[in-house]
Amino acid sequence: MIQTNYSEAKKMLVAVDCIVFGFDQDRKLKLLLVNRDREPHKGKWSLMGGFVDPENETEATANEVLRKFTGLDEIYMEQLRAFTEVGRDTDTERVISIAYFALINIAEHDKKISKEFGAEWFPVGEIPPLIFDHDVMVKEAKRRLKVRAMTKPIGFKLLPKKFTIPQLKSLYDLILETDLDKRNFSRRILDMGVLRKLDEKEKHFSKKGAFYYEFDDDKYNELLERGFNFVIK
Amino acid sequence: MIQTNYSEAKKMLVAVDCIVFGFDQDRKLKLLLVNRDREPHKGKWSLMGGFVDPENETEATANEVLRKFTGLDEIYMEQLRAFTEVGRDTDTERVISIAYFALINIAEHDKKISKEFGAEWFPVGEIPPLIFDHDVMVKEAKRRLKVRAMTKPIGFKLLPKKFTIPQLKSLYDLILETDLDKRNFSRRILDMGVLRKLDEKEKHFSKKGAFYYEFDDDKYNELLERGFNFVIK
DNA sequence: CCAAAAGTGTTCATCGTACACCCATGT
DNA sequence: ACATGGGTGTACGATGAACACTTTTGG
Repeated sequence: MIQTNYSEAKKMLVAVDCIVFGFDQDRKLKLLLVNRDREPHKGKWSLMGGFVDPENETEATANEVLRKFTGLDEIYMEQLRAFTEVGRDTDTERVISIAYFALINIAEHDKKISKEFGAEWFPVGEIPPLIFDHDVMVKEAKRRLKVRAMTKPIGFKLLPKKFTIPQLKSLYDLILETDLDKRNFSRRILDMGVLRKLDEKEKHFSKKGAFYYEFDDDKYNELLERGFNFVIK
Repeated sequence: MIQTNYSEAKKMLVAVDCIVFGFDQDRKLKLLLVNRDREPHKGKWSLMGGFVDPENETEATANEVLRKFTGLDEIYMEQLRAFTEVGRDTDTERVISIAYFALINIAEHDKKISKEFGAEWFPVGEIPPLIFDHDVMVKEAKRRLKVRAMTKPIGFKLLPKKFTIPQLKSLYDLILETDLDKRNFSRRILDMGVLRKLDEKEKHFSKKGAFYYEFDDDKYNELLERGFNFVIK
């Protein structure tokens, strides 16, 4: 029988967990994990998370979690979904978790990541076993990232303000798990007209150097209003 | 400060709400709402929902809610997301709600819908104001339905086993809020090879009558394995 | 016989895809 | 000088979009 009565309904714990993606200087797509400093599963790898206080917003809680482990504010974040299975957490407590997936730009912020909490970047292909249902969360987050990257310009959230086309292509290859044709890729992205070319070149990764570009938010929003759709595949 | 301690974390109420879509004999896309029989907001329209007991799965709870109001089991359902805003429910209690969106086939099951609970179908264009944040849920569910309908054959969940092409096109027009070209539409869908044509005709809606078709799950799954993608736009 | 909905093909433009060579430079 | 990654153009096939007339039959 369904309970619809406030006074008779029973409460439970609510947590948030954050699936944090980053993109390297070495052009690797990575996931940020923490080494648990408490039981249960002390010493194992896990997503970063924490309990939601009834007085706080879940988004605010997720943001706090991110700040605690990365020192960063204003990170791109969206809710994945609620993970609710009975017994997904400890055996003794019912804990539902609301998973958020977040994109951060390692290049500009790497320094800030709090080593003190055992946070560490893992290439998405080399993720260790995680506690609870965190592997499911990661799997779903990877799928979501793929879908989003194909239809919204969120790839740029993972890149520094200035980036090169080859860098962007590597990122898309990793997210989409393909190997796009570089000629077709750069034509498509440049033809959209949402990138601004700079005079400056990136000279660390290659000898010839590659031109820097910036994402042009104003142009993008202008195009959006005219019914433009960002699509990469 | 983030709470990571089980014994110090505070609990809250967790509910489910169901956004139920149906498709009429009259080719109208509809939403199933209930008239609240209790405070707060007694007498107003709302999604159907209920509290989750810590011992029950949220999916099971959502299924029970659906059974209670429709008499139906085995309904297509997927989680939309968690709605968590502080104050989204009553002022006094923190209640987070996990929203599920469900597709049911009115044609075959209409009789079963429990009138006794005040459940009623509303055309998606004529939805009354809803309590709490239920309108947001509906809005997001409509968007989700659109996305899903474009890329997965879930439209068929809304139709009886036997349906006609014009019926299917009406459904897609309503979901996608377009007016597709009927020649292009039927070619696209028939060329996929996932519909089985029957000898029988539907004779109520038009004088000429339209041939019935059935969705061929086996064929669809076979195609899926060969890398086929269902796409309608 | 007429109104209302079903059914059916072709053409054209666009877009996606495949593909290979030269360039710049640090070592 | 050579190795490494950056940059660029073309041709072809596939796909999507536009478009109008005939058929059936209940009333």
